[in-house]
Order: sequence, then C-alpha cells, then structure tokens
Amino acid sequence: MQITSYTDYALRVLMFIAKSPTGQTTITEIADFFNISRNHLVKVVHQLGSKGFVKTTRGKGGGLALQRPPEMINIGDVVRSMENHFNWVECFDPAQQHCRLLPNCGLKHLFARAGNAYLDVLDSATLADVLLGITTIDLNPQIP
Amino acid sequence: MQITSYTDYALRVLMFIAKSPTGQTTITEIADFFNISRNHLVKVVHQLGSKGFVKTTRGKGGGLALQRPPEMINIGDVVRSMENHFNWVECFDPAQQHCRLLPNCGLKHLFARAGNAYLDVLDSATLADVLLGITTIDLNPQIP
DNA sequence: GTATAAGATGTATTTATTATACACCTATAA
DNA sequence: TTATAGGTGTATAATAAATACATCTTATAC
Ligand code: SF4
Ligand code: SF4
Repeated sequence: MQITSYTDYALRVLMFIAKSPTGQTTITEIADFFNISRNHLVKVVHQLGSKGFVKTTRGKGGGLALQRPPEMINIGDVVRSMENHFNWVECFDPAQQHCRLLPNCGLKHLFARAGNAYLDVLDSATLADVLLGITTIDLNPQIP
Repeated sequence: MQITSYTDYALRVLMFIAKSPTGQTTITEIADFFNISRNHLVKVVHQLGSKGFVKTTRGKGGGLALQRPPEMINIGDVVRSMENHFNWVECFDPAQQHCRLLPNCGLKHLFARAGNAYLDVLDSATLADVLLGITTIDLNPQIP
C-alpha cells in the first residue's frame, strides 16, 4: 500500500521549485538534486504542466516554475492528478464487476469511506503547508 | 492505489464463512464460489489461521471456521495482518532513507496522517458490520 | 541564421511485485 | 488404510512500474 514514486516525484518537484531562490529551475537540476531518473522526471513534469501545476518553457533559458503560489496548490489535487486510480478494492473498477458479493457488500462502502478519509487529509493541506518544516535546502546536486 | 487481491480474498473468506449456514466450510468451496485460484486461497487461509482469525482443521471432515464471532473481528486488524506494508511514501521504509528532503519534509507527516485516517475507518468496523447488507448469499459454486 | 539548451514524445527494456501453478507433505476421520 | 482436508516450498506467469533510449520541437543567444 504505497503511492507510486511517480506521484512522490511530482510532489518533490513542486517543493523543489518552491524552495528555489529564483522560483525557476530545470528538470536536470531536480534530477541531479534527488539523484533520480531524469527520463522519468521528464514525464512527471510534463504531466504536472498539462494539469496546470507548473509552467514549462522550452528552449535556452527555459525551465519550470510554479503556475500558482504554493498556498494555492492543494496536495490532494496533485495526488489525484498523478496517481492513476483509486480502486481501493477490485470492485471499484467498472471493468471488474464479477465479485459474487456484489452489489450489497458492506466492505465496498467501508473502503470507500476509508479512501475518502485518506484523500480528505491530503485535501486539507497545500504545498505551502508541507514546506513549513523545510527552512532552506542545499540546492547542490547530490553526490552519490 | 489499491489493496492486494490477497487481502481482499482474506476478507471474502471471512464473509463467506460467516454467511455459511453451518459456519464451517472448505477452501475448495470458497474458491469455487468466487471463481478464484484455489492455490492462492490456500496461502490466504493459512495466514488467516496463523493470525488467529480462522480455525483450520485438516483431514476428512475438516475445513475452516471463524475463531471468534463476527462482532469481534475488526476489519482494520485483518487488513493490517494481510497487507504486507503501509509505506505510503518511500521514506516510510526504514531501508529507504535517501530522499534529500529528509528529515523535515512536511509531506511525510501529511501522508502519515492520511494513512492513519484510512486505517481508522477500517478500525471502526467489524466483520458483522460489513455483512449487514448481505442478507443471504447463494452458496453454489460460480459457473464461469 | 545557426548553435545550443531546454522540454516533448513515443517506444523499448528492465525491474519489482503480485498472482498463479505445481509438486509434494502432513494430519485426521471414516 | 484410504480418502479428504489443509500445509509448504518452489517455480512460473502476469502485471505494473520504473528506467532507458532515440528523436523531435521550441526558443534564446550570439
Ligand atoms: S468482497 Fe466486497 S469489496 Fe471485495 S471485491 Fe467483492 S464486493 Fe468488492
Ligand atoms: S519528498 Fe518527503 S514524503 Fe516524499 S520521500 Fe522525500 S521526505 Fe518522504
């Protein structure tokens, strides 16, 4: 039971940009800092862009910046945008409706409530909130 | 973001036993009813047994029964016993402590709260609760 | 206008996890 | 003593996720 690194990387990207002195950075800088796959990050950033969280600019001198201030970026929104489904149990998937306990299984509703409780907590925080503990970060690339 | 079928099967087993007229059944009966892998179920049932949720008896006339009444079986306990970890994000895993935002990342604490909220909901229900909607089930094997 | 630096896109490969299958063992009641 | 039940360990298959690679597009600087 874990979110994908894809989603976690998205959140790291947002945090890194927010903590960058200029508010502007590049994919390569972020990949070097966290020592993670640049190729993977490219796709994360692209999706963050298409979902309206970051503004990307191509070409020399380009890079990425937040589209909105951290106070306006909700963590639940980000997680929902990056994670590809929240089918907590099999029967949540419309394509998998063969469980013999359907449609009156109380478990299904319990998991729905649990999942909502989980997302409610994420919805209660913004990027600004999760940055509170992080005063400054050493922006240098990680030496592995 | 989904629990494993392993865990869901465990819960189905408990529900099936609870709804069985005799309170006693066999792995083969359950596998046939849900049309799922008997081999997989064997391991699910074994673990349910070793965690004290069901009582298994070998040999002719054997099978499985609940060890406690449904009111005493907490869903959260079952899920915790079957799912093999709740490392909501990478840094929850003690073996993965290389994220550059450690140790002051607020996101980590947010996910901890979200995960707890999720499990709290599961902890709030018993097997008896999730069975409420299910009045009777046709115990015949599924014809695929 | 051309070289350079940035992100965009599509595909392929590798890795990890989960699910399933198979062979064989142990226990127990009829 | 045989049939029936679960137990155990290993191997394989299926799925999902992460990573790598090749190529394209865009934009700035000079
Ligand atoms: S047992 Fe209940 S929750 Fe699980 S798949 Fe079947 S209907 Fe859904
Ligand atoms: S970004 Fe925060 S939550 Fe994610 S792995 Fe790093 S420390 Fe943990």
